[in-house]
Amino acid sequence: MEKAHDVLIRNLGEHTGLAEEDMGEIRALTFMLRDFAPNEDFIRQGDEPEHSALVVSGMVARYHLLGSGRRQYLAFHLTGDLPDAQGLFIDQMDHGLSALGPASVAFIPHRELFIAFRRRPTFALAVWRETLRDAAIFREAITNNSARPMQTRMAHLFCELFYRARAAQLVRGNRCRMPISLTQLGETLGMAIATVNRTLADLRRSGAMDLRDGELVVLKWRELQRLGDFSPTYLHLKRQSPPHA
Amino acid sequence: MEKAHDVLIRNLGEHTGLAEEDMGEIRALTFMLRDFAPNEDFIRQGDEPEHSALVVSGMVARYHLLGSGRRQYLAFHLTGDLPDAQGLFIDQMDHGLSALGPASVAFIPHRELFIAFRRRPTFALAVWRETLRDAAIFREAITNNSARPMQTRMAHLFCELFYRARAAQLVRGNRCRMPISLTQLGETLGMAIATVNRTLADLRRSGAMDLRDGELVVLKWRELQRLGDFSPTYLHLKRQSPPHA
DNA sequence: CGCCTACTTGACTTACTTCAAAAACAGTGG
DNA sequence: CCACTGTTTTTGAAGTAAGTCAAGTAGGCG
Repeated sequence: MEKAHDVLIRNLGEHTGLAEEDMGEIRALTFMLRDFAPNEDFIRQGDEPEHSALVVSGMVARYHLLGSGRRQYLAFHLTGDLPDAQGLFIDQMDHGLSALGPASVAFIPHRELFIAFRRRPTFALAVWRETLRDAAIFREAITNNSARPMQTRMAHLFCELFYRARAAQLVRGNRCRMPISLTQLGETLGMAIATVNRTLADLRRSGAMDLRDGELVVLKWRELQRLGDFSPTYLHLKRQSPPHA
Repeated sequence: MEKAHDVLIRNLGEHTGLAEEDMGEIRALTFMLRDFAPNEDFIRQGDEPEHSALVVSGMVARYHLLGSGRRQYLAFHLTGDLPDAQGLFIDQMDHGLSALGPASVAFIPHRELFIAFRRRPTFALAVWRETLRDAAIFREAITNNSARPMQTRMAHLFCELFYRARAAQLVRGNRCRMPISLTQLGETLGMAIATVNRTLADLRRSGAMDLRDGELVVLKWRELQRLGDFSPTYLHLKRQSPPHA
């Protein structure tokens, strides 16, 4: 299946200029495709994976499990993302990965990746950059969850996801798939589920966005961006035109 | 000055086996040493640095500045850390760096690093790993600030800093330098300064630790670790004996 | 000594959590 | 097609932890 390789090339190309040779190297990689049901775990805290995952379709989440049993979501990943690239160099997983909605994920043997890195250092640098962008997103999440009021916090999350979805060409018109429950939203943003619901209701009432049937609809991008104190520089993507009004 | 190069070798050696050739390559790098006063900024949000910083002594902080003017600290760095390694591949800084107490920092030209990477790929991998460990620390901070109650949150931060200080051989007996104000603690943990003070008072009263005169004293490590729900696996350091009782 | 900053403490307020129950919805099997 | 079950969402009411505000103390420095 050619498409799986291309989503990776598209995503890395978002921040790194890839030569034809790099793309060839990527296309030669072995991809083992697997489909997952909503909320199915596929890498657990403590695992020592031998493969890197690539999101081919759907959404994938990374999360911590706490002593108290609470779950904390750390990041969400879209088509083209390598949600556990760090597994290449960090032996033991300090967090787990699961599918959010239904998702299909390609697994690439570390061994093959190392060989490809040796042959095409630019490819290695692209993946390195990818892990650095990841870290920038984590930093923003620290700030979001620590320093912003609830409404801003939630708006910011939706801004980020919508913006990234657009870059991944997953936005049609003004909407994209977003199969996330209120509980999960709470475990992402650090708020109680009742607050999640009320805050979301406020955002809907503002007319800037809606979240319904597992779909995010952005009605007034500029307004949502304002509400979320969102500025996309930290995503370090090639400039793209802002999402309409 | 030989010492500056050695702290980097020591730190990278904490997670990556370096060959003599790697060390030689590191020792050949140009280090421009600069001293900073407490709270002095040395890289700002928006900068496009041409050098990588290495903490030679003292503590260095990374922070976001928000639209509201609020400051959010993201991470603290100790002797041997490369607090802006990501600047090698991400052009524009999405956060700033400042000295916490008095600190001395070595600046290494990106150009030289790239050349060294080319010559000794293991060195590049060591730095890559370093950025990945960084990301693991960010992830933990998301969880800490989002999912843990105030007291646990604060205890966890001190556990992490003490543990890392020990790895960096900055702990003498049961204490290490920690030149951080209550305001900064609040801007790290996402709490109001009054709460910081009261929470810290609770921790002192527990007898597990103290913070005084810019020094962290750990009196009962196991107890502090319990209070902070702290488990050091996410730091991905070589196993070290736990800090005494 | 006096000024400035950092820390401490108290009283008040409020935003968020918790608890509880109802309503909407999705899936299953008759 | 509809009843039955379980899950997710919605709403309300009550309690509380943490924020805000304000004042006072202590420490560091010219």
